[in-house]
Order: sequence, then structure tokens, then C-alpha cells
Amino acid sequence: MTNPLDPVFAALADPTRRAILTMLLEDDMAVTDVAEPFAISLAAISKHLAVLADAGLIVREKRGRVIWCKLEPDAMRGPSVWMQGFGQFEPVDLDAFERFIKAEGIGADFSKENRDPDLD
Amino acid sequence: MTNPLDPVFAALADPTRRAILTMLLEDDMAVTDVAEPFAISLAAISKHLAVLADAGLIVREKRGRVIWCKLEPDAMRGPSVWMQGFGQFEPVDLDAFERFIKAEGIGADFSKENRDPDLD
DNA sequence: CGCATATTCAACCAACTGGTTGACGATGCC
DNA sequence: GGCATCGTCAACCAGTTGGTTGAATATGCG
Repeated sequence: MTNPLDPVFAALADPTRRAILTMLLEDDMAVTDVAEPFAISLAAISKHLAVLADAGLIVREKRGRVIWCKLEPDAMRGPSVWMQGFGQFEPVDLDAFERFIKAEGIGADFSKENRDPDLD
Repeated sequence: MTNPLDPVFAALADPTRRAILTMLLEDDMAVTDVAEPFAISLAAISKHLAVLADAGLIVREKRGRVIWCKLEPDAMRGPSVWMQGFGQFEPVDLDAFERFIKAEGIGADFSKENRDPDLD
């Protein structure tokens, strides 16, 4: 048991974590920079990053005094395949994906009001 | 917020629930029959089914005194698209899916020892 | 060295989760 | 009507989760 699918799905179930992943899609980021747009403490973000790392969705690499977070999309492969087994969805629909990202507002409730506009 | 992706990913994060979905892939089932292979109480299964229904992954339809559970794979579409936005995975790979199913032992720890062999 | 920055650790808290058991409301059947 | 079956509800419990704050640990910089 403790199926490899468990931690990935669990990690993805949180909007803050999905938002983080979406940000990392753009580029690698330092922990502090990841935390910047959110209205929660740095420690909370640190925990979220730990969850993502445990799920294999990111890797954290210490370089000097800053820790760089890098997306590891391969960890999504298993769950993605699993889901596609239901539904026979059409192949990758990037447009639909972009619509989702927008709809989510990059995925989280960026409660710290209006975030950096050039993120879009 | 309270993104539609949340409840689906959360529902999928539990191996028992994934097992249930996999069973329903085969055919619609009554609650009692869903519960049969598992080593937990009927009430617990009932709760799992409620979670799946709230996520839109199944529908429950009362017919006479039994409630039929039917898979609603469309609910997986959103999350599936979202994930495929990362990774550019190849189109649907049913073989990989089947391997996953097997690897999971239909997805749960079927602790009630050896389940019905013709489920494979 | 001494200070500022980057990140985690530890303790704590409220809310949620997955499970239990026992009672209860419906429905079908003789 | 009376009984068995199907399924949920309610109360409870232990463990996890997502957040907080304050202290601790590195590391870079003048």
C-alpha cells in the first residue's frame, strides 16, 4: 500500500500547492520568491514545498543560502495516465489547460489582492 | 476559490476510493456490493461514496431499496487536462493504465485477503 | 566579527479525515 | 403485519492537515 499515487493526488488537492506548481512552470524559484504572492507565512509555504517535494513534484536544491525549487513534472505522469484510463479524453489540450490556469487565478486565492500583473 | 479541482484531487488521494472507481469502471454497482471486497464497515464505504459523489466522480441513483453507483468519468476531465498542461505527456497510454491498475491491486489494500479472482 | 537574509524547526491550535459502533428510516417479501 | 435487507445518520475517536508564532541555523556581506 502507500501507493505512489497517493501523495501526488494529495499534494494536488490544495489550491496553494497547485498555484506554486503553476508558478514553477514559468521558471525555477527561491522559496522566498515562491512565498511572495501569498498571504500566508513563509513557514506555511515551506511546509507546502515539503509536501510537493515528498510527492516528487518538485526538487529543492540549495545553492548558497537560497534554496531553488524546480518543477518535476514527471511525477505527474503516473496519476495522469491513471486518470486517462477513465474517460478516454482527447489528447493533450493545451488551450483547455490555459483556460484552467486563468480560471484558477494561477490556481490559488491570491488573497494578497492584486498580484504582479505580468505573471499572466 | 474552492476550486472545482480541489474535491476531485482530494477524492482521488485515497486508495480505497480509487479502488471503488476502478471497480465501477467494470459496471454499475450497489453500495453493498461495492463494500463487499473491503475490510471496512459499510458506513465507511458509504462515506467514501459520498466523497466521490460530492466530487462529481460518481452518481448514486436509488432504485427500489438499493442505491446504484455509476461512474462519472467526465469529472476527471478538468484535473486530467490540468495535469497534462505540465509534462506534455504522450497521448493516452492504456497499457500504462492497465499496469497501474494491476500494480495497485485494483487500487486498494484489499485486506480482506484474496478477492474475487475474476475481477482481473 | 557582526548583522541581515533565507529557510527550517518546534510547539501549538482548530478543523478535517477515516474509521468505528449503534440506532434509525425505507423498502421488499412472505 | 412482521421480518430481513439496504443504506444513512449521529456520536465518537485518533491521527492528519494547514495555519500560526518564535526561536534556531546557515550563509553572505561589509
